[in-house]
Amino acid sequence: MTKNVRVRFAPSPTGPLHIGGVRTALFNYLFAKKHKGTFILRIEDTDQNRYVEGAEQYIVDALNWCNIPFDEGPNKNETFGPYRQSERKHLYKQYADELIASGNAYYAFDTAEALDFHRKDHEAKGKTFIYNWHNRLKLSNSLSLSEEETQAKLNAGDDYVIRFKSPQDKMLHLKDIIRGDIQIDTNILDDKVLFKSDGMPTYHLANIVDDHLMEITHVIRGEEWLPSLALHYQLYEAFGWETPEFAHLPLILKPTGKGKLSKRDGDKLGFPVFPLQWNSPDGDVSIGYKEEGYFPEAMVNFLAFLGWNPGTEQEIFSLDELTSTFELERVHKSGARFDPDKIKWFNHHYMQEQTNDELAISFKKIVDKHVKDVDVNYISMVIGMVKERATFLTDFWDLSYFFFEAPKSYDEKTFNKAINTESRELMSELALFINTIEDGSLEQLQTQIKNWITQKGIGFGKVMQPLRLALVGAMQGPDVFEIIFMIGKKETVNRIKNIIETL
RNA sequence: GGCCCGUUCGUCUAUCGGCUAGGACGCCAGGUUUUCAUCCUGGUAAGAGGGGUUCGAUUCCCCUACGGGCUACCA
Repeated sequence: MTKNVRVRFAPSPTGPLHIGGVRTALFNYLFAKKHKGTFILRIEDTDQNRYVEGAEQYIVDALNWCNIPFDEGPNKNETFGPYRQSERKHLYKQYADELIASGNAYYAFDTAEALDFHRKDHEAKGKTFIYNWHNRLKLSNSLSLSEEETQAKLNAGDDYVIRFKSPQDKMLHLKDIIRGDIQIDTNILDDKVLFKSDGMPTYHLANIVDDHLMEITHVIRGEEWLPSLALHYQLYEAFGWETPEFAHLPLILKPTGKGKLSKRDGDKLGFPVFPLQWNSPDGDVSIGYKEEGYFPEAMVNFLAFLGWNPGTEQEIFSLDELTSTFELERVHKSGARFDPDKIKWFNHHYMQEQTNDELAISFKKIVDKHVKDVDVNYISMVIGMVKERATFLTDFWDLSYFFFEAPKSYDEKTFNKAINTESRELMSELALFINTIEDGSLEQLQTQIKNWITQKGIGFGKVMQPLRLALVGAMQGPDVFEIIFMIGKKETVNRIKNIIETL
C-alpha cells in the first residue's frame, strides 16, 4: 500500500447508533489501525428533516466507549474539516454544476406529485417507473426542454433538482474487496438525484465529493450500499477523480425470524441493540450494552466475529490483537445472525479478566443503595468469591447480598425440607459453639466446625444444609465457611437465631 | 415486480478439488463443588436441491429454491 490509508465512518445523525453501525465503525477502525492509517468520523446530515437532537453526540460517545475513537472528525483534528456535511453545504453546488457543464448531469423540474403519478401509473400497469434514458425526454428537464425554456425556469426561481445522466448500453465493471467483480448494465440504472431542491446535495453527491476531498482511500460500509456502487463509480469517472477501493460489509440479521436487526428487536427479545442507553427527544428510552453491564471489550470481540474470523481457532481477541489480525479479505459475504447468548459468553469471559478492585469500585455504587458504609476492600473480597459466576456487573448483588445483609426470606422448598425440630435443636447448639470459637484463619474456622460436626456423630448435610439456608436464604453461593468468615461470628449466630425462630 | 448480493451443525464459523467436514456458543450427559454457579470431560448436530466439469467435488460452472439488500428530492 503506497498511499496513506484513510477511511471514514459516515453515519447520519437520525438516532442512536445501533450495533450494525458500531460493527461498521469497528471494521473501519481496525483496517485503519492495521495499516497505520487514519480513521475519520463524518456526519452525514444532508437530510434536514431527519436530524435528531443528540444523535451526533451519542455517536461520538459510543465510539469512545467502545475504545475505537476517531482520529479526525467534528471538533477533532479538523485538517479536512468541517466534518459535518451541513457545514459543507456551500461546497457541493459547484460540483453539481461541473457535472452539468460536462454533460453528466441535468436539471429536472418534475414535481414530487408528477413523479408520484408516474410511479403509480406504471405500477397499475405492472411496470416499474425508472427515471432514465428511456423516458427522460418525456419528462420535464433540461434535456427535454430547450435551452431557453430551461433558463427561463431557472430564472423564474422554479424548484429544480440535478440528476445524474446515466448512460445507455454500457457495462460497468465494479470491484469490491469482499465480493470481487460485479457487472452492472447501465440500462437498468436510474438518473439519481444528486442535488435537491432545498439546496442540499443527496447522499450520493456529498459522499463522493467528501470522500475525494478528504482523500479517503477505502470505503468500508454496509451491504445496503451495494446497489449504489454503480452510481458512485460513474461519479468518480465523471469528475475524473481516482476511485477509492470499496468493501461492502454483510448485514447483521435478527436472532430469529426474518430480516436485518432492527431497533425494535431489542425491546421484543430483551437484549440491547444500542451500545449506550438512548434517551430520545420524544421521551423514549432504549437500553444500552453499557448500562446492561456489558464490557466494551466483550462487545467489540463479539462484533468482530460477526462476519469476520481470523481463520484460526482463537476466539478471544483484544483490540490490539484484532487490529493486527484483521483483514478485509477474510470478511464474509453473507449476513450473520446476531446471537445474544454468545455475547453473554464473551462478557462472562471478560468479567473474569477484570480485577476485583476494579469491579469493587463499580459494585460499591450498588451496594451503597442497600447497605451503608461498606468498606471497598470488603466488597473486593466478596467479588473475588462470586466473580466466576457473574456475567454482568448487575449480577453481583443477587450473587452476594448475603455478605452484606441477612436474608429476608428463605427458599420455601429447602426450608420445609431442612428445618424441623431436630435441626432447630442442632442449629441452636451450633450457635452456642460458634460463640466459643476464637478468631483466627478461615482454615481454623473450618476445621473447628467440621470437628464439631464429627464429634456430634451426625452427617454433614444435616448441619450444612440448614446452616446455608440460615446464612444465605437459599441453596446457592460460595463455600459456607467462607461466608461465615466474611460476615463474622456474631452475624452468623444472629442469622442462625433468626431461622430457628422462623416458623 | 425489477436489479444486485448471498446459501457448511439451531447460531457464529474453519475448509481455498482428495477430511472420520474442525472449533466456538447453545443444548444434553458425566465429573468436581456436602449447595448453586463456574470449571473439566464427553456427546448432539451441517455442506439447500438438481444438473454438469473432473479420476475425485462442500470447494469450479449452470439452473431452481430459499434468504438478504436496493428500487425516495432517506442515508
